[in-house]
Amino acid sequence: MSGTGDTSKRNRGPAAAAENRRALIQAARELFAERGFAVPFSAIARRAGVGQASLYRHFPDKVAIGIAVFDENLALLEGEHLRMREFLERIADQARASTSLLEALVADRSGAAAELQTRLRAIIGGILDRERAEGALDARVSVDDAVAAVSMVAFHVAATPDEGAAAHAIGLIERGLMPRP
Amino acid sequence: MSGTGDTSKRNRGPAAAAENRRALIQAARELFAERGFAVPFSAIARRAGVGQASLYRHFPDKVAIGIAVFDENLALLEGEHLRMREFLERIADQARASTSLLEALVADRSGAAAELQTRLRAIIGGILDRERAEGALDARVSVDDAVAAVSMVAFHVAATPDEGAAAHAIGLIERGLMPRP
Amino acid sequence: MSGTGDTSKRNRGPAAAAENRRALIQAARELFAERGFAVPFSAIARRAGVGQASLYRHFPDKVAIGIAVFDENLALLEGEHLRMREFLERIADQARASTSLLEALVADRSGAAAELQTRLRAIIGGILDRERAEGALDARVSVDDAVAAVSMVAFHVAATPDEGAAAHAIGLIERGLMPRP
Amino acid sequence: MSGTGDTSKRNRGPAAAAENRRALIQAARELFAERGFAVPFSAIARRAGVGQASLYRHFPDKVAIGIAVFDENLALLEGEHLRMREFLERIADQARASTSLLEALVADRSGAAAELQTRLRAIIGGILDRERAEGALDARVSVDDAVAAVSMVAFHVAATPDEGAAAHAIGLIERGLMPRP
DNA sequence: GATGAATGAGTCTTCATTCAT
DNA sequence: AATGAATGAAGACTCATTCAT
Repeated sequence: MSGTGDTSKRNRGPAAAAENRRALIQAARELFAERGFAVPFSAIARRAGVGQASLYRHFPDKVAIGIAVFDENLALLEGEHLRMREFLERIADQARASTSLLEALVADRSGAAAELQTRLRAIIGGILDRERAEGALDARVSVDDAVAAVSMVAFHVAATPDEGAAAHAIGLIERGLMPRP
Repeated sequence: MSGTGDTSKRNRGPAAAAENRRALIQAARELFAERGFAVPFSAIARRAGVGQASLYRHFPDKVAIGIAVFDENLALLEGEHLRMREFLERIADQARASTSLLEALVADRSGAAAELQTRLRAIIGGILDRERAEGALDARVSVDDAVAAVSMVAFHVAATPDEGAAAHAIGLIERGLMPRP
Repeated sequence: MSGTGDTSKRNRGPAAAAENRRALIQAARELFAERGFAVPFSAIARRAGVGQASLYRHFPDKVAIGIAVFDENLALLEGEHLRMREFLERIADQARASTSLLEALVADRSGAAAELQTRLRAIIGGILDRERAEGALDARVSVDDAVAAVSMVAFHVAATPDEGAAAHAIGLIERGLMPRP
Repeated sequence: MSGTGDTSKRNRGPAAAAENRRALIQAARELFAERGFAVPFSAIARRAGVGQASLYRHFPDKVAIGIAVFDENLALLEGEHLRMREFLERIADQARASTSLLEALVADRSGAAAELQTRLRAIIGGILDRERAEGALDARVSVDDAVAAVSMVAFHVAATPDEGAAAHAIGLIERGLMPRP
């Protein structure tokens, strides 16, 4: 104890705050992907190279940081004007990469997830508007339909290791099971 | 005290084995429904009124007993000759009732789940045959499609507390999103 | 791991239960005396040479084990037919030896302490009866008075390191502050 | 933003020191009363609206600030010329209001408490002188007796939730248990 | 001199798993 | 073959204390 040289993590003061937050989210993203949502919360602090208590200061629990990661994902989608199909593919990619975020969303009881749902809905609404204008979607498809479709694809892909699961599911969503009259 | 008659849970010989097994599965079904797949494994033994070690004798871990519960569910479906729509509704009911079984399936690494998949596939195959004969399904719908549909509905319902989620999802699966030509 | 010789604490089976309980109470008695009621709960298990979880099985928390120690103390007093003065001296001895038990009693919210109070009251009642028969106590002294006196002596002694605190306090209780008419 | 005027808690120079000290003591008083002596030290800073480090500058630890609160209490008693009975009642009131101060006194190892004891002793000495002059106290009652009486009443009241505990204990102290000859 | 975030050691608590009976 | 207590290794969470700004 009372060592001399001291290796790395001396208190860098409040300046580290923003940086720590970023490091924590990044660590969480990696760990959720590698080991699932069940990783010890403390592992995130360790991976981020941040003190246990700082983790708690920034995020009260695993769900909170899961939502933060998801939030970043969503931000990536918000800028772009994707088509429905592309959007579903992106969602599927994200779901495959971090299955556990969906668990975080489902587990959330804080209302933070609700805000994300709203943003997701807004993105989807925009897409629908554009597609409808082109007649690329059945006119009867509502935003609720599309949101449900996104959820179905995401959870299915997250649960199915199979490579082609996404394409398969997306195709199905587009076509439906009933015969064309 | 240490007489012969004995009260209740003293060693009742092999006869108890089958009975214990049933009690354990029932307890697991209840606890998964009530408290999710994260219930302590030991809680299942307690609820079943059975010793810890007996639980381990019958099931090596939580995934194993989860699969056993799912197996029972599947057996309930095998006898009946359901239509696709009814089948999806039944699956949705089961998913809503015990979300955690899906977690068990996803978590399984023992291959036990694979056998269940096969049986599920067989059931679905039978349904498809019957429906196709009547022209009630698009001829291009494969068994893989239908299996994917089942998965999508199940996971979506499990993740969505909303009451109408099942009906919505099933309707969507039937119609698809694309416009009818 | 999977060591050979193995040092000491192999699982000795349920036979160890009673023995463990006794060891835990003894360890608690020592540690409360040495380090106060604030000792880590886990230290008790360590000192007793008992697994963490066994401690929790026997006693849900520190208060519970504190009460168990106090219970033993009380049992020591129940057998004997002491005079009030001797009784107060014994109480003072116990309070000095394990100040923290009083903290446990005060902290208790489980009702277990209430039962101890009742027993304490019974002991005190018996003493009063005997002393009154001899005219050694003011006839107007009620059981409530005597219980309060015991409490006052105990807490005062527990809080006062001074050697003669007990004798002083007991004398005061006997005489009162007011002048004899 | 980083202008001159500044909003509220920016460095206000040494003037703030005294003010901070007062706010800290007040916060400590409240928190000890509300949550006991076990409140996190840092909670005091938070409640006072003061930085952690300022708390440490003023008081090295919880005991120190506890003693400061007690010191204020004592000052309230020093001005007045109370009778013994009134004094005991005031002490009982204070003990009931902030049980934890007694814990602080007991826990003190810094000698600060000793100074308070001295002051307390002086107050009590004054009271005794006045009462003795009137013959209201047994002539044999020493200052030590009275100090012990105060301690007994205070600790008993602090430990006993019961409403009438103080009156009961004070009465007992005045009368004693022994029969009047 | 004040601020408030960072640190990491220390506790509490629970759980999967084993074992004597 | 069943029972239920024992074990100890994790993991969650909090707190006293330090430090850059």
